[in-house]
Amino acid sequence: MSTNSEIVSRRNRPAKAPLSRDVIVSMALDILERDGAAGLSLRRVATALDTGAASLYVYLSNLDELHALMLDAALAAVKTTDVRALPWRARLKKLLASYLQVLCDRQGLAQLALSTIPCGPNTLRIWEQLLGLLKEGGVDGTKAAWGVDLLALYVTAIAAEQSIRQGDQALERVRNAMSGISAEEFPHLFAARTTLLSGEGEARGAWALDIIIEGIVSGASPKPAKRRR
Amino acid sequence: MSTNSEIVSRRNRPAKAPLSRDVIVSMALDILERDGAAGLSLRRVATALDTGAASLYVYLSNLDELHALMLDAALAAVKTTDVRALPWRARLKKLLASYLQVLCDRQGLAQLALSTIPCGPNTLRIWEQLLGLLKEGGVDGTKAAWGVDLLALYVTAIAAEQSIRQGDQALERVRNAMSGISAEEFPHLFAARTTLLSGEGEARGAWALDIIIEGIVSGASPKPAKRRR
DNA sequence: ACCTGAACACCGTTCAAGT
DNA sequence: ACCTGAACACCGTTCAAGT
Repeated sequence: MSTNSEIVSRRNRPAKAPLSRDVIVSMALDILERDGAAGLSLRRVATALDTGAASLYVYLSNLDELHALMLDAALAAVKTTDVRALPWRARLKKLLASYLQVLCDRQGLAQLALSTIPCGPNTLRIWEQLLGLLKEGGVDGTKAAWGVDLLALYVTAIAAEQSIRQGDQALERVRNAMSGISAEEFPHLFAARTTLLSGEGEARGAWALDIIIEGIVSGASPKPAKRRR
Repeated sequence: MSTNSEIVSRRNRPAKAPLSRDVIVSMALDILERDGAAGLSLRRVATALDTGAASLYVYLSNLDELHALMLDAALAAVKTTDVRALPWRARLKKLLASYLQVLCDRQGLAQLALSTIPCGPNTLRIWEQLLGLLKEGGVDGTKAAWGVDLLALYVTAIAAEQSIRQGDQALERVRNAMSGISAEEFPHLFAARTTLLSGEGEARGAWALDIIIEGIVSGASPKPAKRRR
């Protein structure tokens, strides 16, 4: 509850800002933004805070925990549109679009999200919203729980894929492999090669989200039995 | 085409097996299987091959390339059921189930798949199969290309999630966070907490795949226009 | 052409010692 | 309680030198 960010009322600040979880996390996010996932390390965060790496272990138990804290802190930017005027489906799409946006905006954040299961306050808030929106749409129980999991997983996955697609030399390899395929050996692949390579990340992501949402709402329930009638 | 695996007909083998891309990749997969993703490194692979890390750079340009080669080599185990007797949808599900199985079976492989876009022969073969099966189901063009992408992405994501869920202390954190939530602040989350935590990975994955397949087959096309009638 | 040792510039984490 | 320097056990990659 108390976020430990009490004001240091000392007149003569010790020139070095006092350490805290929050300071470490936000500095780490700054570094991630500037240098990407490859440039993030405990040592660099420590150096940027003008201290040694060992000092961070007072506030963190390890690097994984820092990752989880960073992710949750970044997810504070996800907008939970409370506009009751819009129908639930539109609000659900807006929420997921914002979620995706946040993960894509900060360089390297998507990569982080893949290797961590976040469970901080912001993550919980998003999950709660998703569950509520699905319930408004008549989905609850196991279906809603699994649906939220599926939606969150997919948003993370698509963000990560797009972050890999841009930048690295990985795409160049794919392009090479695709241009080298023969029409006889891989007829379908050959025919689809242009479409497969076309980016259009945004439209693609929206299309896929629509399909998943529609499937959760109108698709079959997970457990066939379990009816109580 | 020629896989460079010519037989060394020397009578006196040099006691040290000659290096080659294949030898390096299969040793790396062995190490991944035994020690997991955290235990895999170029240096360890080199040591296991009784040489120095520098020697590997004759066959690999960097670690990323090794990852891509490992992934594609592992995907050789994906079974492409050619049984024409089964309807296309059943074959599609079997193929995806096998894909998922392979990624889940080898410890750490799923993690690998997330950070690499594979484009080796086995990957191409799977893509070709997927495209063919979707076409049998009446899906082609942009919808099929994006569909294959979505299916492959999702299989990878669910495999990775399950590999994170088991083992690490991440799950323990989630469990803690979930048990600490208040029914007033997060009513939906509180009601769903048991279902959300329940593993049941297999059933969950199958359910989600069904939804995605159904959505691709019967859902809207990506580009609204482009009809030729 | 292929392999090697040594070096370079990094990592995360621990621990005794300081304040 | 908090911070620190130094150490430990690792990384990927490069490069001059060997065969």
